[in-house]
Amino acid sequence: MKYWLFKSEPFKWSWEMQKAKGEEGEQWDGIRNYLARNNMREMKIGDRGFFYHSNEGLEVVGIVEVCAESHPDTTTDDERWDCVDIKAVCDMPKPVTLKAVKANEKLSKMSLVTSMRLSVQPVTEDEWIEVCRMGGLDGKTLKPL
DNA sequence: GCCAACGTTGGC
DNA sequence: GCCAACGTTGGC
Repeated sequence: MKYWLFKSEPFKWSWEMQKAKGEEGEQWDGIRNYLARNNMREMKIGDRGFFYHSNEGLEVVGIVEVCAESHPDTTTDDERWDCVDIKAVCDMPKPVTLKAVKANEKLSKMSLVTSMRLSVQPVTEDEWIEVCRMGGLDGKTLKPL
């Protein structure tokens, strides 16, 4: 299983809106960046990701799961752009702020720090476990600590 | 609201 | 295929 991070501006698409979609999930559309798209093309059903609020909040607020692999983005006729569907899995008991991530030596190589503007990022297993721990979750079972 | 970082576009 | 101009993102 691989791990990812999805960024969204809460006033465009918030964690609350994502959760309201429930099991059905929602396509992660609107991505117009090749690197981000390529990351999505690598995703498999069951991969997990962080849901991060940018601009407002600046924190990881929840855990999502990929529920449909890469397919054409229905919001554009441009065939270059694909996207996956994701569904909400659970809240982060304690949201993990960008500040906290930056302050953590173990996360100094995380894309969130090094590639700040990339909207869909890969996360290593070590980073996944560490961020979950900071947020009060067991990264393997996703049960509260 | 500002501005730095960085991705994309388009002329050559 | 290079690179300057431009647009967008996102932290502050």
